[in-house]
Amino acid sequence: MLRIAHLLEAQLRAAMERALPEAAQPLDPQLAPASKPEFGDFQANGALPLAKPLGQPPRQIAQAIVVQLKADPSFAELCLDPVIAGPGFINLTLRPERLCAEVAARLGDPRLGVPSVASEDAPGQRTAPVVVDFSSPNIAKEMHVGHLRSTIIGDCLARVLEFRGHPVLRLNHVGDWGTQFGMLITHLKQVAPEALDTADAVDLGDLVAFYRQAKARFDEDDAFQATSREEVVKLQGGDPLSLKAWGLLCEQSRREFQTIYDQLDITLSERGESFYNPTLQAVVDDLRAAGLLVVDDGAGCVFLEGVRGKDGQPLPLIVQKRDGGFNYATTDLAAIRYRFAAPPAGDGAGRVIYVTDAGQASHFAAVFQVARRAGWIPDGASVEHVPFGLVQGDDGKKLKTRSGDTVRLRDLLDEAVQRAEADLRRRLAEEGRSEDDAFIEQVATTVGLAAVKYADLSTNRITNYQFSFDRMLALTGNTAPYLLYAVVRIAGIARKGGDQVGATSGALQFGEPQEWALIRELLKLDGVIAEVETELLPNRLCSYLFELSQVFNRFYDQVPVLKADEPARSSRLALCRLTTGTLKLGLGLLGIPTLDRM
RNA sequence: GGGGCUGUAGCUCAGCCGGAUAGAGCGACGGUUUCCUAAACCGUAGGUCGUGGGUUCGAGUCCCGCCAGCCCCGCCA
Repeated sequence: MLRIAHLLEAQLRAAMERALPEAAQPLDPQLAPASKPEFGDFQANGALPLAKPLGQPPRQIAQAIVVQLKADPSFAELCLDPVIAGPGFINLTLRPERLCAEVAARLGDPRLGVPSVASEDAPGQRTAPVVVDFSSPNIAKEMHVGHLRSTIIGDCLARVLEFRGHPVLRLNHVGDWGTQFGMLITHLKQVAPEALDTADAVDLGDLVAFYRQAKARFDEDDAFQATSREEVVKLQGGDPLSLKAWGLLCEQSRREFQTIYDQLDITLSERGESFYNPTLQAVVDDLRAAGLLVVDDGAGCVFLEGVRGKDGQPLPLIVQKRDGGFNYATTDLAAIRYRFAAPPAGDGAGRVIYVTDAGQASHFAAVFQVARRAGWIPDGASVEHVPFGLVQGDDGKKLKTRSGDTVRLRDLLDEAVQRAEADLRRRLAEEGRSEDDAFIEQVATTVGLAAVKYADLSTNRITNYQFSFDRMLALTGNTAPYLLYAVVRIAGIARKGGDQVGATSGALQFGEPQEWALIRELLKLDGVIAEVETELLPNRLCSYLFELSQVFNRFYDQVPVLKADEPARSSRLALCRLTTGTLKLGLGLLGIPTLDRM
């Protein structure tokens, strides 16, 4: 429907120019989707703001525009007669045959009418890659609920961008470098030296415990702190023993992370902080050469523009610590520099997206500002922080286990699947159905993981997100099970209707309002995807899929498909096919696979 | 102290470039099954959009003040 909207907008603008030659340019028709179904498909609000400058009543202006519109034969081909409503809105309704033609076109299009950038503006020309930086757990720690949102949201955004045809670099900026390793290695040397030269000498759970101990010592023991800092310097300087220990720890964590990514069907390229180590000094040197670096109290700083502290002094971004070491700001700057730099010395990215919690907003704002002033962000390129809120429990506080620990991601996912299985078994017993264990496991896994992903993606990411197994696994409402069930219903029709569902029928013919409602919903897909691509808000896609499921369920409930006579039967089957295609595509972009039965 | 985010129905949340009478879902209440999976559908009730100003033909949306909650603010990420 985007293509039609663009056509209409051009027609409207031309009509306005003809109707109102005395009006100031440029004229904006203010074309928008109709706010209610009874208003048609689109509304143009452009007459309203012209009332005052032109000194005419807005309805009169609208009338003049409508006269010109109706004189345009290409408009008349597209729409029924426009209707002026309210204070001066122009309501537009597409001709049914145009809607049918759109449906027919999509039935034969594997992309369902969503264009790919590869075929859009510059055919043949390679578009610059988009970097999506997400997940980013820390080595020697387990993935916990804090990584959930970044991982799920980042994967979804990457999928949408990939589907739109962008080359996407899914980068896992793991915490595999820096002070924490100094602490951990120093501590292990004293309490479990075998962990530093033997693979898997201690398991990850122990490593996590050691990490906690190391952190505690670091915070209160000055001598330990000093040794740890020396250890970091040795590591960053390439000391073989330190490097070996570091490699073992990383490998062990990596395998642990991978089981979670496999479970969630998430692809990531690991490129941790350590990758940028060789370029950190150059980053600082470049900043110095650019005249941005100021040594203050022994630390290398870049003072920020527009950010002031208590006493009105500019706040610094510290890029080199007093002891000569580098910190996360240095690494983040090195990453930006590399990602935008031309290949082979960089990624040549045109857009870089950071999916991290909202608490890091000021950090990224500072880093982006410094990178910009250093000239590392090319003209036309964009760097965006995609923030998200905290995961909270039912009590509205940060999600914790009953004993007050952070929730491990694997435990959380397992519990979702277990609850889905228990619910399924209960339902099967109630309905007297019997299914084998393989089916039950398959359904429970799909439903459980889908519920976790969908619950996260379906709320606006900026606000905090209240985690609730009961709500996300509910069979009704805006949940994954509700959407999956719509797909299952269509699969049921396909089973009963044989290969009819797959066949493209002849002329499509529709008459029922439920059919038209479904068609209008189906045709919104391309616009929704375009919106997610620019706004980076997966919940827009979720809302769309939920509304589509609702409209479909109404259709399913009120309009017979298999029992209908031709040509209604074939036309309705075609709608079912397009609906299931749209739902599967949309859910797929959320990282959610579908089922034929549940 | 400075900065950021949030505040919309009992609960969880949408609300796009400022547009028509502010929307869903859950929960509550009432209905629907000879029929493609009722994990569904239909209906009713429920609102001072935190608050006070301002801009505008028009404000949940933009600007300013205030209140509340959360988060960040020199060598952790």
